[in-house]
Amino acid sequence: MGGMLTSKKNYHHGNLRRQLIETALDIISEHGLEKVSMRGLGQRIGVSRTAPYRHFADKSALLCAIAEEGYKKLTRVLNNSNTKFSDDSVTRLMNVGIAYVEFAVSNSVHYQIMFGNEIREKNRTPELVKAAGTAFNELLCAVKVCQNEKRIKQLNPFIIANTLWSTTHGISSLLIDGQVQAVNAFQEFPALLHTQNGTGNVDVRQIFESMGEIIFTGLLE
Amino acid sequence: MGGMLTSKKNYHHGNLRRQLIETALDIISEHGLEKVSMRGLGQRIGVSRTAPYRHFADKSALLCAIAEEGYKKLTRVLNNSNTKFSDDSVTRLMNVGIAYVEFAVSNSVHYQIMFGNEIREKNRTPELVKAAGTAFNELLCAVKVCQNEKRIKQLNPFIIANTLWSTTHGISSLLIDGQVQAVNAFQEFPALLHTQNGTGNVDVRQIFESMGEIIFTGLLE
DNA sequence: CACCGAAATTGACAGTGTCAACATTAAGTG
DNA sequence: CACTTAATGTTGACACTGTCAATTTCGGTG
Repeated sequence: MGGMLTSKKNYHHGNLRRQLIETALDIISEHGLEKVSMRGLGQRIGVSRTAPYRHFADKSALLCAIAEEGYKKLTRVLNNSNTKFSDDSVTRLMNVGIAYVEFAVSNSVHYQIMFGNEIREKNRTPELVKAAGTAFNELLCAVKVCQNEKRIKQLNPFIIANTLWSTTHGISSLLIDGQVQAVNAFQEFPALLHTQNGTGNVDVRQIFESMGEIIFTGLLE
Repeated sequence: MGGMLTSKKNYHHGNLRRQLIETALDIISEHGLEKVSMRGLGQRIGVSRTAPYRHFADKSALLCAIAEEGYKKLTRVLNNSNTKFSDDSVTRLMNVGIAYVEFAVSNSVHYQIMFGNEIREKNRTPELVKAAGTAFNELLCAVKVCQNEKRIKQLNPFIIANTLWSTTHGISSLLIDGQVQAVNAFQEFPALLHTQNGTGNVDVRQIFESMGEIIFTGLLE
């Protein structure tokens, strides 16, 4: 009793950086990203308005840290689904895509920061750039393995990976729509999602299978 | 001489709404979206700080108006390339995709607002929602015509259209990267773009053709 | 114990969105 | 033409925000 954990009025917070990130995430999921402010964070945590600046150079750096965290988790998720569950390289590639979408949906707050345009290109921290590259590399590797086994076309693997990323990003935006305001500004799709199967729930499987069919076997009849 | 056009100190500006939109676009391409402010706009135009509020309920409404303008132009562009240049429905569908990307690249300032997440779902004006729906419908029609002619698979046309939209959006983000900070936060691709063909220029055609091949004939060998 | 550097604080400045109250004017009505 | 009215522009105010500079506090090291 009376140790660090229960002492209430330490001048030094001891864990502020961590709590800043988590409080920011809370505020985003409660009131939206636009309500996050450095001063507000300090106030809510019970620390002075400029204390956050001891841990993040500016607001952009805070968001970078959150995005970085997201990419690291995404890397783990993708790697996990790429190395387990199947010996077939094409199946693994599909699993990577599914894992990506699952990550986006169940980490929509992180996702919104990772792919929103609050963090400008120039402001990206080196750590963030590296973390994003590592995540992308996971997808790229899955593609290259398929190519080495001659299972998919021998096109530029970067372009293939980016095409796959674009569609998985698209479906992700679709599914999170309403939480994160989606990249997809068109309205027909969400409406479809909510009416198609008559239950009020999204028929995710149909979307998955249809998009997968297009990507793997082509749109042409 | 001395008419309306040369009078300098009219109390009524006469065309403020229009000039607000255009000045905002200027500021975005000069200094970035985050530098746009209601007060700053008034100041730069030479009008009081709150004058803009006579024309837009809030900042979000201004951005909605810009996005709406973008969708209307996009609709014209897509419709134009869907009704001309070919009698073959699949060719026309491809042309729509190409036109989309061309629009995105040559209207990157509008594009950034149309698909950025500054405008939150809840704040969308009805006019914007309608304009976005009309644009999407252009793509949807092109898909349905192909399906009626049994040229492409009979999957849910909404899902097909969205898959196509996702890839075109992906390639667009890629190409504008550096101007608009891209949805694609991964770094490998831009690097590739600048080195691949050895000239320092982007080999857009290779990307186009490869992505088209994947979409139309599938990824599988 | 004195000292140092990290962490936290207070004060300040310029900028923002937005509201309410007021001023000016173009436009339409008698 | 005079007179109302709605639209448009202005000024003042409030509560915020990011960010800096100068200052204080405190945990650990010599």
